[in-house]
Amino acid sequence: MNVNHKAEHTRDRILDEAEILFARKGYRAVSIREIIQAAHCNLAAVNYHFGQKRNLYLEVFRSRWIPRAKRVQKAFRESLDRESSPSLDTIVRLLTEAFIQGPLSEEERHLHHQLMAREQAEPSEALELIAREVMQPFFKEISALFQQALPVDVEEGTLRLFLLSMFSQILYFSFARAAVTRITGREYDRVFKARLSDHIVKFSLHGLEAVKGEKK
Amino acid sequence: MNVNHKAEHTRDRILDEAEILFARKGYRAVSIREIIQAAHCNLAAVNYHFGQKRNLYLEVFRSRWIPRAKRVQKAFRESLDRESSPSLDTIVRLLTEAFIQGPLSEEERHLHHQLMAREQAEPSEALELIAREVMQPFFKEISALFQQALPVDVEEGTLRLFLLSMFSQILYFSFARAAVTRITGREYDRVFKARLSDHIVKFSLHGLEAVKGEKK
DNA sequence: GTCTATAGCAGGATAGAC
DNA sequence: GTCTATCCTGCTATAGAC
Repeated sequence: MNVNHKAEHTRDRILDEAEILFARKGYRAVSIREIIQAAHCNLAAVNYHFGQKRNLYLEVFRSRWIPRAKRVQKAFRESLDRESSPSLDTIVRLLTEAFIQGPLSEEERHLHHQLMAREQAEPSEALELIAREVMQPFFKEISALFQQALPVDVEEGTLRLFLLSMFSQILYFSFARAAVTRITGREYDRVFKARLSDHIVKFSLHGLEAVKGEKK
Repeated sequence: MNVNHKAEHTRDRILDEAEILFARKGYRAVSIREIIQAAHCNLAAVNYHFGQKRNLYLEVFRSRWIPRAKRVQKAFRESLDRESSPSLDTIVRLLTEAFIQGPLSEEERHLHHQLMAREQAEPSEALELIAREVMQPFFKEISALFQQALPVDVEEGTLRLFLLSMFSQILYFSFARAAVTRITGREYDRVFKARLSDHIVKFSLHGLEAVKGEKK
């Protein structure tokens, strides 16, 4: 994946390659041997740096996944700051764009969402970690943002469900590419991805109308 | 899981327990030894009946997953037939209800969606199978149904994306329970599940407005 | 900090008795 | 059709040289 392996430390190469493999195949399906082969280092190096396989997995989340998630959040905040007085529509659009275009490269984003989907489907200590450090604070923040921008007072639970529906689409169209391609007959090229982004924004914006209709 | 193990044949018990375990932990994470322990039979029985582990996995989809999916579809069709001239709203509602209430028991549905989510996240021959036998025909069918009921001519691709957005929510709220609970603070009790169903229908119905706005 | 070598165990699969 | 016993591969983890 990374061209200049020699420049990095072994520890970093292991983390990079481990993340790619864990995302693609899941924790159990990836052997340490597979990782060290990709990272061009020795079997013992993993145990030297991380003690055991499980810690390597958690460290991937601590030192790779969480910082990346924070970059996405930051990009969203910055794009929002550029608007003078953002409408609800703008908030939804910028939020979607941060997550499906945003600051990440195509591969990074796919990897990121794959890991996320895996942890949500089969929660482990890693979900514990990212829920506490990333998801809960961010949901709190954007939930407040929506409350502020909404013309009516909406019950917090209703708003949360709306946000989850938004994210479920973002996540789904990212992790279930193969199935989406089968159903739509479309490859994930530039044109289709733009269309997807557009679709999610539109669908969510209309969904927001349902929320507005539910006053507290 | 099943109370009356003795009544079934070993082959069936293996399939039942294998499905539960594959859904919960994924193919690789489940050992044959684990399955036979749950099925109260011998190690060699698996290889006798299915040749190898991989075939057992595929057979779970062939003889358990696909028939179950068809039961859900059938339930949807029957509930639709009970309506004299179903509106779009009714179609969306019945579709959602078939998938998140429908004919399956709570455990069965969870299991079903977990397996589905796993295959969509990490496609194998099993996705090949269920795409061909279940997903594609069903999408074709309901797509035609929507086209018929829509007041305007909508482009097929737009409609497919709408349907995928609907299903992404159904799937997400089913497989990502732990994360949803963390974000909403709600357990999946009777009240919350009714609310979820209601939410998905409302959200999707509003999303449908976005589709209507996009004439061909 | 990185390596080789190896312990120790769990996994899939098979042979052959009943 | 179901069992016990066993093979063999591939895994995690560690010991100890450099």
